[in-house]
Amino acid sequence: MQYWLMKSEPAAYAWDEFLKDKKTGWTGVRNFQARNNMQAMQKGDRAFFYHSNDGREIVGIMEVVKDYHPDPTDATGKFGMVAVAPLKAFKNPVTLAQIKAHPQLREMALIRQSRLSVSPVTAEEWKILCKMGGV
DNA sequence: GCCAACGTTGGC
DNA sequence: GCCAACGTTGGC
Repeated sequence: MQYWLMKSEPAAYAWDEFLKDKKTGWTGVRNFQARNNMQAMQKGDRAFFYHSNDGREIVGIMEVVKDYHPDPTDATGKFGMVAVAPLKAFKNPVTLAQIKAHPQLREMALIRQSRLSVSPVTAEEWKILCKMGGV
């Protein structure tokens, strides 16, 4: 199993909305690196849901429920999407500041490439973050 | 194939 | 609201 982190601006799509939907298609990615990461995802992989811009914190865990497939909102046909479902909310959301302050998390792709909206997370990082999140 | 101009993301 | 980082576009 592999681990990931996916960003969403809460103004565009927030965790609460996601909980209500029970499942969502991760549309709108228009960056090749982010796309490649989604292509590498497999059903059953886990991903953090991160609120970018407004919030700047990891708020919960989701599961990949459908492998990479075409994104109907992309007219060029170059980009695809995965489908994800909420798994568990963090008891204590983990803020970007906390992540930056943690010596073992400082090297995360999230930190090194702040603009990348879909990034890999190592098993070790995953474990630490779950603990910090209280799950 | 290089690089300047431009647009977007996202932290502060 | 500003700006740094960085991806993309298009002229040459």
